[in-house]
Amino acid sequence: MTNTESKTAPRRTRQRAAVSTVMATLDEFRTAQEVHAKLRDAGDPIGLATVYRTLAQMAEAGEVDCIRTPDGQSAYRRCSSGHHHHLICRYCGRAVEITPTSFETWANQVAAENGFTQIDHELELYGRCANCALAR
Amino acid sequence: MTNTESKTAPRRTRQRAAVSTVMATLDEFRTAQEVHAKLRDAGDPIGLATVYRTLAQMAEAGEVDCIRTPDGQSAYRRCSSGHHHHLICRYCGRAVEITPTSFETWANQVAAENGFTQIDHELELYGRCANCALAR
DNA sequence: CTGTATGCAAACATTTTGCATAAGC
DNA sequence: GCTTATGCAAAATGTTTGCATACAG
Repeated sequence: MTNTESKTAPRRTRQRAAVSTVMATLDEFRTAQEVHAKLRDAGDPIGLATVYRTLAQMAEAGEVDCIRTPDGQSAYRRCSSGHHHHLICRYCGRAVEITPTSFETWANQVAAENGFTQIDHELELYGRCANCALAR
Repeated sequence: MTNTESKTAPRRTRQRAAVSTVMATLDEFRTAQEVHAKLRDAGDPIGLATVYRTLAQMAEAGEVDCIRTPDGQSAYRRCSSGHHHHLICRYCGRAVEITPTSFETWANQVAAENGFTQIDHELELYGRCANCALAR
């Protein structure tokens, strides 16, 4: 109360820890449903809604990345570090993490030219990966 | 049975023409729902399902590109268009149109490094415009 | 006339939300 | 004990599908 800006750290619960652990061990993007199934299989009872809520919060907190699979599901993967973007294959959905170096520079320059500050951006690249190029 | 590979051209219907026309005039990605609303507003009665079906077919035929929006909707845009991007003020919503020149180069280079072809991108810049910087 | 495209509504799949209960702090 | 997190199920979304009808070829 009183303070609109106060942010309390999420409570340490078994479920949250479980999701964190699973995400920490995964290198690939996984949907909320897959994470949920994995936890259930591991004998870790958890509600689907809780997985959704937890993953959304982790994404908000920048602990995991969130993309959309070609068939419209949300997929999450732990963040390697800092701010980055993805190069996504529109055929198989494979995503490559890319580090925007020159891009950040370009963005800031364009912003400055237009008198903008506090720049943030949303960027995704879509294309056809080498594998899918062969398949066709 | 005849030919498994035979593909009949879709019939010329008012609805299909309408969707085609709308897509031809748009430079930005639009969701099926937006396209549907736009047609309805233009006094062109069409069913939502038809819009979905038509856009899916157009995407299949390579007439439009399909991506997923961050909130999970399918968005379509006609292929290869001289599109542009926006620099959007998150306070007042003012949008400045920007032309990605060096950015395109950068994107293509990154893509090539990762073995990707047929590159397309989704980019929006958000910030605080000069006006809103003063106001605060 | 024959068969495909449409419209509507119901079916679907995924994600979100309301509310009572359990648990952290 | 006061509050937040959880679980369940219902609701909300966005999309697809079944089927009768309209219409292009």
